Amino acid sequence: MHQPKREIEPAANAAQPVPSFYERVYAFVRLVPRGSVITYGNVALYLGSPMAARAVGYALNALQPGNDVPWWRVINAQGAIVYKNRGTSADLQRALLEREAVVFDSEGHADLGRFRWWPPEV
DNA sequence: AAGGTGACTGGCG
DNA sequence: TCGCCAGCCACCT
Repeated sequence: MHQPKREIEPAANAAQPVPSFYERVYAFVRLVPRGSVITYGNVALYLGSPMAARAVGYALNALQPGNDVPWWRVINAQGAIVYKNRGTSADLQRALLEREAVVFDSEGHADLGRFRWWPPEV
């Protein structure tokens, strides 16, 4: 009516700022249980933007060391760890997953049918 | 404010 | 099967 747009703009000192796409990615990834994996595409799907898989990877790339997000549980749709432009973090990712009993075959693929996690139904 | 970038994907040759 | 391409998105200059 008199207010065409009701922006949810957090005050500078707001206790709960509006979560950005990044924050929503992190919040979702925190739900993935130990020993399971999820794909970039699935994260995007559950965030309401099925085509934003790329942006999910972008978000994980922005994580700072010391975060509490289990980023290593996110792999690609082929069940493989993405090595492109990542230095040694990709090797670390594989090590962390194997430590959680996730198995990779000789071609570096994990069996999604076996390790993929799906969020509980609403 | 428009264009560039990238831890993605699915389709096609 | 494998590699290449264009499409798609959120962020950053």
